[in-house]
Amino acid sequence: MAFTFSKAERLCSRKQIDRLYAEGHRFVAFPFSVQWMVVDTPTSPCQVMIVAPKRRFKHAVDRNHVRRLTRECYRMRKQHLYDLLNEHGIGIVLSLVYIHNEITSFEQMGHKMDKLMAALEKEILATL
RNA sequence: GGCAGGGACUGUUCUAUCGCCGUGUGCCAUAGUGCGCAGGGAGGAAAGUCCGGGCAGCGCGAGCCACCAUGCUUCCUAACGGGAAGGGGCUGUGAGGGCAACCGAACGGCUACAGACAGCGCCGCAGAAAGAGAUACCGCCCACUAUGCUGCCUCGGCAGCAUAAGGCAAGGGUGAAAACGCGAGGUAAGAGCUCACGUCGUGUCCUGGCGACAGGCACGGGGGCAAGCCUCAUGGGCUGAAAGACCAUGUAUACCGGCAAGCCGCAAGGCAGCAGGCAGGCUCGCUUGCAUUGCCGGGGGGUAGGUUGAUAGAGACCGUCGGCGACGGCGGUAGUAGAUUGAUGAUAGAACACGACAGAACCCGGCUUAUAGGUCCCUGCUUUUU
RNA sequence: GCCGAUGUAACUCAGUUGGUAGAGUAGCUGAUUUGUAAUCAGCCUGUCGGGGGUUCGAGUCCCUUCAUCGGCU
Repeated sequence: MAFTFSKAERLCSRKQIDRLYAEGHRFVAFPFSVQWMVVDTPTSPCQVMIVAPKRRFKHAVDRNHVRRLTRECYRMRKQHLYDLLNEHGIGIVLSLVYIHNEITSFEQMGHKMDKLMAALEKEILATL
């Protein structure tokens, strides 16, 4: 059981980001807009990027807060997704865009993240 | 004591667990985005990007025009449109002086405050007139010229009243502003027409002050607006770290460098043309180079990376000396965030005032704006006590 | 991070040298029509994004602030 969140688990390549937004599968699990796609040469089972739009949160402090909350929720719940991906021997890239206009609490976001993970795993299994 | 406003300082703390980014160090191992250990990790505004610099690139330097900015003085500063001290102006209370106009001690507040005697322009409506020593609506005056009436009367004049031409700008009226204000003289009535005082401006003048300026003396007659054009003085080249430098991978052709080819001369060199030429235009000087082709050499563009720029600085704190102060000199102390899709978080517990405004991205100095609570100071109002 | 532009009526926009803020669309009332649309006549709507300053007077000039939009790898 690893709760780490190292550089390899984050999506940094500009090229991959452009490809993800051009070709990735997209669905909404409120308060997030999720976009994901399967990649050939993964550095990690899943590379994720978290987005807090400037349009919805004017202050940098609020954007940082939303991003950190999201990251913590994802970090505590990612293991089940990793097991699934390793089982099928694939890797994905993933983008989480926060599309709510208000900041939610850590507890509420945890519930939302559970639902998001369930929906994501269901979609992955459906495409296989 | 309470309330409101303003200014200065401060800007939650501790423990555990799971994570993130650098630094040092040890182990495995000769590799790695590995595992340990130690220690560090957002602000007073990190913000707005409004100014000033450092730094880097663009062949260089000088000058003129254009453009932009600033604008009382002296000082501080690397520099500034910032700051300190001072001067002037406006203004509130207003001792007191003066017939009045007005001046004005003392205590406050505000102040982008060069030039309106270089020139141009504007001043709607209203008003006669908005800047030409112009003009006259109501009004004032009959001294001079003329006429009418009445009275006196030596029958030619005199006096009174009114009017025309004419004189005047005191008063009224308009307006934000009306051609200096006020008192006296003067006059037919009046007017800086004359005088005193006041106000404003000017001066190769005198005194004091580094200076802005103040106080005298002499002269003048004058509306306001320069955050309208403008004049004067001073300063400014432009572009910004997404600037720029380097490395590895890697290969078609752009690109760059060297050599050869205008004229004169044995040569040194000179002449002519073209181009680059502080990024708005022009001039001068210096400097570099030559269209095209051939040969030789280098390695650019594009793609995706890494290193650097890049964190020790006009720095902070303490003491002391100088200065009214901004600030400066000397001595000492501790030790410093550095990411690059972008690190400081989450959970649980404890304390209290129950945590405001708010998150570094090359670095500094200011300004402006936001700010809960706490401490101190100032101002106003109110209440209680003496 | 850097640079630039724009805020005026419910909407889209004008507003030269500072001098009573306008146009079109929309809305409302009336006329016309059996009724509606179209047409005609009339009416309504502004803290000129906010605050301060210059001026007798500011949408316009100056300072500051807020919001929105765009460009640069």
